[in-house]
Amino acid sequence: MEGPSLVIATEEFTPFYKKRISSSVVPQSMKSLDGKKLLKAESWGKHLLLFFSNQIIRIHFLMFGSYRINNPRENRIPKLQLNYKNDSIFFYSCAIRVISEEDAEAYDHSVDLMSKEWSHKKALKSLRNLPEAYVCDVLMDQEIFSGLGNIMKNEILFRCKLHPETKVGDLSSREQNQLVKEAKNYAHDFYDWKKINQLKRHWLIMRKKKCPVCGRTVIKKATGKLKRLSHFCPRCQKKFP
DNA sequence: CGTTTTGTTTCAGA
DNA sequence: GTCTGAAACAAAAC
Repeated sequence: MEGPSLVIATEEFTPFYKKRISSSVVPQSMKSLDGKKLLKAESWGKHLLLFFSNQIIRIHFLMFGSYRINNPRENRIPKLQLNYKNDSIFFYSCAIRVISEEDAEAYDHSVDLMSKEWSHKKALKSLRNLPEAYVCDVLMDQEIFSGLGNIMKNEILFRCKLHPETKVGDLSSREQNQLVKEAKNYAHDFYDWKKINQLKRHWLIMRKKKCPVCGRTVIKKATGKLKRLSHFCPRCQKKFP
């Protein structure tokens, strides 16, 4: 689950703020939530923070995690379940960790693509310090572009007409600038499309057979140090230099 | 129906 | 110290 989806999650939880949790199922690392309340939900990149009246937890959905409201998955045991008077929230296959208030306050929201504190300048500065890194790797760096995942990576590189294995140092300052700009733009487009359930239909290169611009066969290759799969057009996203 | 994949942490070994 | 690869986790979509 990528950053924008977590922002949507926090929005879906706001109706439950300050309501009494009648019963709960929690992992062993957590205190019981019976009779407690969710005070607020926040996100930082791919981290979902839930502030309860007796503890703060961090949820990471990894690749396969999910949550449901009033619609449990059949034959699946939730890691976390919150039962309200008339509603229930379920969390599946996610990593849950209890964190301290200091931990929660230590998040730097200026690197979170979805935050209003997002700093274009700071990201640009980080890029300039990594001239030897591949663009496909820096985009996935959660300390620079927190919330950015593999789908966003591929779509952003296509928009910027960049080959995934281009080195950051080989980009002009205009190209570096555009990369940072599109990272933020795409995150917000992702959010808008996901909200109306039209994310996939807006993919231009991700899991496509042909390039929508020139019709060439899309290349699928595990790229960079991270070896995550990249989808790219060999003509429109030519290797540089 | 077998493979792939919206991801990260941990640990052994180089 | 620092890097790399593999394992572990886990399940829907293709």
